[in-house]
Amino acid sequence: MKDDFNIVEFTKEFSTNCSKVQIKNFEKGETITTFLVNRSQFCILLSGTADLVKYDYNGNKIIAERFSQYSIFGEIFYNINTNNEFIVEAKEKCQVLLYSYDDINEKCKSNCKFHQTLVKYFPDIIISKITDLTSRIELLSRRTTRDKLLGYFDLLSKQYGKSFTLPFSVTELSNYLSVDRSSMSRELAVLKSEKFIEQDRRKIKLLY
Amino acid sequence: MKDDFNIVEFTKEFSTNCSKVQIKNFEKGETITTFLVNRSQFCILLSGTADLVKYDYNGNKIIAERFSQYSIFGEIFYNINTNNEFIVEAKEKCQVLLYSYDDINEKCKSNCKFHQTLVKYFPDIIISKITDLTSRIELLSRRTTRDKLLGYFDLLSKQYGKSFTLPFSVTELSNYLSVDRSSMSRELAVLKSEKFIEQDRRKIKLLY
DNA sequence: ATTTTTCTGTTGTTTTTGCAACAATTTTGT
DNA sequence: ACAAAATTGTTGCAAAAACAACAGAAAAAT
Repeated sequence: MKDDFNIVEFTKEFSTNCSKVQIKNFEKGETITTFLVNRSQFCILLSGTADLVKYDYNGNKIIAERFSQYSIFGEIFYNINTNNEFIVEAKEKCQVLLYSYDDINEKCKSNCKFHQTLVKYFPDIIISKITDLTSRIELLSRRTTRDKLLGYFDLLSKQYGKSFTLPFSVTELSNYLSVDRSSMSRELAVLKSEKFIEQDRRKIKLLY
Repeated sequence: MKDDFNIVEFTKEFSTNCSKVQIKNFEKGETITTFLVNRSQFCILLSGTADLVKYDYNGNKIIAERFSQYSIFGEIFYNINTNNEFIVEAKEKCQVLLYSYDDINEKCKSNCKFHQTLVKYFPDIIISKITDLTSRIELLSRRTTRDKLLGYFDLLSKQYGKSFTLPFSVTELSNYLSVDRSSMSRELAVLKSEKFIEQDRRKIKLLY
């Protein structure tokens, strides 16, 4: 997201009384929304963390995306079909802005502040989402568990340096990387034995 | 992309004389652009087909994205780092609009038609790109080659029905699904022997 | 038209991953 | 504070995928 993106200005416009916009709170574990039918709704996560999850035929949980502050999500971004139910789960207390639209381009009649602000920041927000998605594709396209792990650690180290705490539990990380938990745990053990990393649960230290 | 998106109107505005916009032609096999440094350029494929490719540490080719008419691409959508060079390759004769910007939001001084049109259609174009990317994530998150193949065939069958020709060669498809070619070929043989599909090179028929 | 190159399908072998089960530890809930 | 539930690390075994090599077919180049 560009530096000149003004989060404060953006969020203070949410105190709109536009009828198509509502702000809701969710507790940890609650379902924020599902992508199953097209409800013409798109959402902005104002605070908290949430995962977009689905389950495959074998019952494996897949974390398709992880949302943090100012992430956007909604059915509009997914090709929905009956075989694929996606669920957005709150991982912690979340505040969510829900925007129901008839036409994403259409301003509401009152031309309220929210819509003006949305239009203004839409490009930045959405480009940020795309870079997230393309990074995720790059990660998932790696063939081995080892490469996925190291690729993910690389992303985190750009932000936090050589030592960091995973934003996922080990189990969740395996769902995010789409690999078996015990296999991933085994690969982590190999990386440790080869002195590539130090790891204790969520604490990671890169030794290269 | 929404029905009311008017491709004709959009493209006829390209005959702009805006200095920041140029249209170039590429022959099959040529490199359209690379993502290595941030050149503040974004591109629209006006005709043809192109792939965004990279090579992993083991020399495996990965097709990260496939672009067709009106796909957009550029460094702005990627977290570029020195380990990851992406190349956009023309798969056939391509016409490409290249737009160099200082600020994606800033209209050029002359407020030319191109920028007006871009601003107008930006939301639709970009939402379309996001649904492509999320579909791709769903595909790559599948754990087995079989599930990836069937998932990809599903996407194609929505568009073309039970019989279709792959937009990829078999080799390219394996790069797109990030699996070994011979393993994929073996899995295709299994699917054939189980009467799930008929296949001869690019020709696929789903029997379910 | 002929040669060269690329693509395709196949198969044996090795490596990696998934699956299942278990004990130990940590977290959560009451 | 205690009990229950979830997470973690580990391992043996089975299944799947990667790797490698090869021959025949198709496509591209000359």
